[in-house]
Amino acid sequence: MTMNPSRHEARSACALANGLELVGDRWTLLIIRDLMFSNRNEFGHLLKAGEGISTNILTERLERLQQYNVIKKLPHPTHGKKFIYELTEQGLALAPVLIEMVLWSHNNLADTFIPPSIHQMILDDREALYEKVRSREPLFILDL
Amino acid sequence: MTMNPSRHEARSACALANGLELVGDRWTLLIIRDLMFSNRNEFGHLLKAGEGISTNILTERLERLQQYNVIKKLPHPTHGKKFIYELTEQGLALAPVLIEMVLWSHNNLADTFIPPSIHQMILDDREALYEKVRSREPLFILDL
DNA sequence: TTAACTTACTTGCTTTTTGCAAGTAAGTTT
DNA sequence: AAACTTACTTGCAAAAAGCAAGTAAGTTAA
Repeated sequence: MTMNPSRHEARSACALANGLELVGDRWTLLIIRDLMFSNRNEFGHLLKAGEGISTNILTERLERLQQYNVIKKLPHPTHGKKFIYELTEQGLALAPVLIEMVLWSHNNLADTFIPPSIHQMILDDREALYEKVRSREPLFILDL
Repeated sequence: MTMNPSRHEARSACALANGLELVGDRWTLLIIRDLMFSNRNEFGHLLKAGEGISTNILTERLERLQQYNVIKKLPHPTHGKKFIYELTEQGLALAPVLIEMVLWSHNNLADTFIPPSIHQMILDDREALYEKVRSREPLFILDL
């Protein structure tokens, strides 16, 4: 089921404009990156991802991503106070957007980095990468 | 030549994070959309694109896009007070990002619209679309 | 040739969003 | 049972966005 719970009344029906209602800020795609490509899937993991997001902003973004049905918030299996965040099918479908943006940045911006294993996979076998994403297999594992 | 004149010191070397320094707001990709897919290439055209951008915001975004070498600002051939904005090679290279975002929005958000001719071209012959973009041929012409 | 209009801004201000730091209730760990 | 952790909430300051009016320089119309 599609939806777009906008911050405010949509000003335009343009597909791009509507998409930017959701992802047109600095943090949203970074959260999706972590959920999609790594084993970061808890609030604390996302908080410590390295870019310095604030707790109130993370809370707000996670809430909006749920409202857009891009992620799901699940109880932690063994820890009563923690939650697990997981991309929905809709969320997983953002993979090509992230991959293209990552590639553009790598090719066009200075001082920028892609983990070599991911870069190699993007170049060699894009479909295999998408398959890993679809099966929710982290592309790289972090010591969390 | 690559560059990333950040709003502030980059917090992370992540390719995605660096890219979002440039496009992680609501207006930047909409400006690029107009320059890439339509014959809107003047300040006034971009101002009236339909989403309600303010003049100070448009001015600021155009300036940043030039600093990032994504667009060029050229004197108007016949009108001494107007300028023509044009995507650079780097700017044109954002086409796959826009196309993937447009597709995702179309498939996953309600009340959203892609011009049918563009949608058809995306589905039928993505490479032909990219070729038109590279040769700076507007995908649709507006009565400006 | 001059008045009126257009263009791409700039300015000053208000509103909104972001971000900081501290606090909180509920669960976990020691 | 005390101390700590977790995911927030809160109050406030700073930054960004946005509004509306103004501006200098070029164009158009009379």
